[in-house]
Amino acid sequence: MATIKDVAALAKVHPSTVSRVLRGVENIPITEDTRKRVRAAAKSLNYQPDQRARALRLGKSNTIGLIIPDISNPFFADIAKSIEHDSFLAGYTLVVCASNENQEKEIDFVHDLISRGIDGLIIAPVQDCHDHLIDLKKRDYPFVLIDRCFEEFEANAVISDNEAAAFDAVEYLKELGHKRIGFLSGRSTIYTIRKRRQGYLNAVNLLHLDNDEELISRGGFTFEDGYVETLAMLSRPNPPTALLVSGNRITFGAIKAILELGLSIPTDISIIGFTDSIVSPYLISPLTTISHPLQQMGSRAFRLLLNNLDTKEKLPVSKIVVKTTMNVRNSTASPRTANVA
Amino acid sequence: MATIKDVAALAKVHPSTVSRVLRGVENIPITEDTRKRVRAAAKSLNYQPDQRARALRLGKSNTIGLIIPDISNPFFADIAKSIEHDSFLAGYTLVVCASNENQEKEIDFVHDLISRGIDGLIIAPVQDCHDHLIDLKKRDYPFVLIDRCFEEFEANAVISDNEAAAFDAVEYLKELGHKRIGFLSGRSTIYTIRKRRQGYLNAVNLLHLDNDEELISRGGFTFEDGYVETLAMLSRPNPPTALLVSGNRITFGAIKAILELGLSIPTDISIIGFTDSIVSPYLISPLTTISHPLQQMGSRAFRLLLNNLDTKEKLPVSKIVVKTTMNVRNSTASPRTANVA
DNA sequence: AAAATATCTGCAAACGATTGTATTTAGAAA
DNA sequence: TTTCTAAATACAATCGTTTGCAGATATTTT
Repeated sequence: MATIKDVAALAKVHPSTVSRVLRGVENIPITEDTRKRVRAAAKSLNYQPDQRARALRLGKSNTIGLIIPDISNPFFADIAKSIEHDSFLAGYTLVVCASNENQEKEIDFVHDLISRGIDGLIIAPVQDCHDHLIDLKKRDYPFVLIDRCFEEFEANAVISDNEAAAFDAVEYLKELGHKRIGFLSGRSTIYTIRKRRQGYLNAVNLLHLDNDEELISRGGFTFEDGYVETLAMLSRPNPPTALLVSGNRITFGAIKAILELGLSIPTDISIIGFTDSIVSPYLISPLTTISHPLQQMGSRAFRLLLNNLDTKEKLPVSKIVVKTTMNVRNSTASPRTANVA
Repeated sequence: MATIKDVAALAKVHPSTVSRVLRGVENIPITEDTRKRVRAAAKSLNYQPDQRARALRLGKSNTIGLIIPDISNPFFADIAKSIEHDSFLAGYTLVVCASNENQEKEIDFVHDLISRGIDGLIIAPVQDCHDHLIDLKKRDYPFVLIDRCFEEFEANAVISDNEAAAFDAVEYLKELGHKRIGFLSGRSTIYTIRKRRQGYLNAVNLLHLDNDEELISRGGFTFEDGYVETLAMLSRPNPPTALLVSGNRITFGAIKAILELGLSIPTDISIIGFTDSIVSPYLISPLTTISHPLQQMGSRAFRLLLNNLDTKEKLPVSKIVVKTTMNVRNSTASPRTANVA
C-alpha cells in the first residue's frame, strides 16, 4: 500500500505538498507543474490515503454506525438498505451491527463503534435500559433512534404512528363485525409495542369490544413465539375471532398455528399483520397488513443524523413520526358468528 | 473522550505504563500497586482506547468487511447475520456493504474498505468483472468469496452445489411426469446461475425432456423480472407445465404472474423455488424449494477468512462446496396432461 | 561502602495523514 | 548589487497508541 511519502518521493516534493494538492487546498499556492507531478505520482502508485490516519488527524471518519436488532428481519433489513443507500451517496461508509435484541451486545457495539471513531449512530434500541443513550446525549454525541424511542427520554428519533395504526386496524375489524380481537404483542418493554397496545386498548374501550387480559399475549418476536402463543390463545375457551399480530415472524408463527388447528383464514379467523412484506400478497391467505414506510424512515433518520453531523451548534431534538398505511387483502372477513347472527 | 494520557496523568505514570498494564504485557514487570492505580484510573475515566490510533500503530483493525449484492434479500441477509454473529464472537467488527449488483459500487467498496484498514473481506461478487479481485489476490490481501465464484480465477470461496441442485429439481419434476420445464434463470453472468443452468441442461438432455431455448429466460433478480418473464413464457404457445425459478424475489414475481393468468399451483403449473425462506411453507401454495445452508455458509466463510488472517504464511486456496436440500411442499404435482394421459 | 543485579518506569520514535508556520526561491524595486 | 515582497515549498507538531531501549530506583552481593 503506497503512502503519502511514497508519492512525495516519486514527485520529488514534501508530503505536505502532496496532501495539499490532493485535498485541493486553496489559500496556499502551488505551481501547476508541481500539481501535475503530484497527481501523476499518486495515480501511478495507485495511492489511496489511509482513512484511519486521516480520521485520527481530522477527528472525523466519514463513517456512521447502524445498530439494529436483526439484519435478517426484512423490516430492519429494508431500513438498513435505505440508510446504506443514502449514506453511500453522501460519502459515508455504514457499519451495520445486529444486537439480536440483546441489550449487552447493543451497549458493547455503542462503545466499540465510538472507539472506532464513528461520526454518528442510528439505533433501533433493544430498550431493556438506556443509560448508555443518556450518556451519549450528555456527551453531545450525534445519534438518532429509529422505529423505537423512549417516553422518558428525549432524543432524535424517526418512528411510525403505531398507536393510530393499531387503533385503525381494530376499528376495521370491528366494522367487519368482530368483537373478540386477540393481540399478539411481542416484547412489551419496547416503545413500538406499548404504543400498539395503547392503540389496541383505546379502540377496544372506545368501540366497546371485549376487553379481556386473555386476549393479549406478550412474548418475544420469534416465529416460535407466534406459534406457541397463537396455539395457546386459540385453544382456550371463547377464543378470539380475529388476531392483530405484531411483527413479521410472529405472524408466520401464528399462521402455522392456525393451519395446524385446522382453521382457515379468513373464514374461521381473521388476521392482520403489523408489518408488510413482499410476500404478504402471496401467503396462503393474502395477508391484510399495516405497512411502514421503511425506506422513508431510513432516509429521514439519515438526513436527521447528517444535519447534526454537519453543524457545530447543538440542534434541537426532533422526533419525526411517519404514517403507516393499511393494505386490505384476504386475511380479514366478517366472523362466522356475525354472519350467522 | 479520555485518552491514554489522561489515564496516565491520573495514575501518575507514563502513558506507556498504562498501555502495558491494560494490554497485560508480560515480559516487562510492573508492580501490582501501579497496576491497581492504572486500572482504577482507567475505570474512573471510563477509558476506551482509540481503535483508529491502535489500528494505525498495529496495522490491524479487527474489522472485516462484507460486500453483498443486497441486504434486504433474505438470502444474503441470513448469510450476513451468520457472519456478523461469528465475527462478534471472535472479537471482530463487521462492516456490511451492499453493492446492489452494481460492479462500480463493489469496486469502490473494496478500495474504501481497504483504505479504512479492514483486515479481510468476504464478498459475494457482482461478477461483471474481477480485475479488482485479481489485484487483491496479487497483493495477498485476505478475502473469501461467498455464494459466487469464478471459473477463470482461483480464490477462497464457499459456494453451494447449484448444479446438482438444479439437476435434482428437474429430475424430480420429470418423475412427476413433466416434460416441458421452464427455467427462470436470473442474470447469467453469475457463477451460481451458470451452474444452475448447467444442471438444468444436463438433466434435460439426460432425461430426454424438451430442450427448447424458449424455456430458458434470463434477466435480473427483481420481483418485476420474475413477473414479466413468467407472463411472457406462459403466454407463448406450448407453455411449460413446470417452472424452476432462481432466487427469492423472482419467485414471488412468478407467482404473481401465475395468479394473474388465472392458473393455480400446482394443478395447472408446478413451481420450484431456488431459495427457501421462512415463509415458503405459508405461501398461497406452500412452495417446494431448494434450501441453502446459509448459516453454515456464513460460518465457514468467516472461519476460512480467520484462518488466513491468523497466519503469516500463505495458505493454499480452498473452495468449500456445501450441500443444498430439497423441501418438497405443495407447489409441485403431476401435470394435467399426464393425469389425462 | 561500592558494585552488580534485578525491578520498575519513562523516553521517544513510529504508524500515515494534515496544517500553521518557517524557510527557501524567484522576481521586482531601489 | 542589495533589499524587499510574493510565490512556492518544506518543516515540525499533532492525532492516540504501542514498544524497543535507556534510565532510574531498589535490592542484593562482594
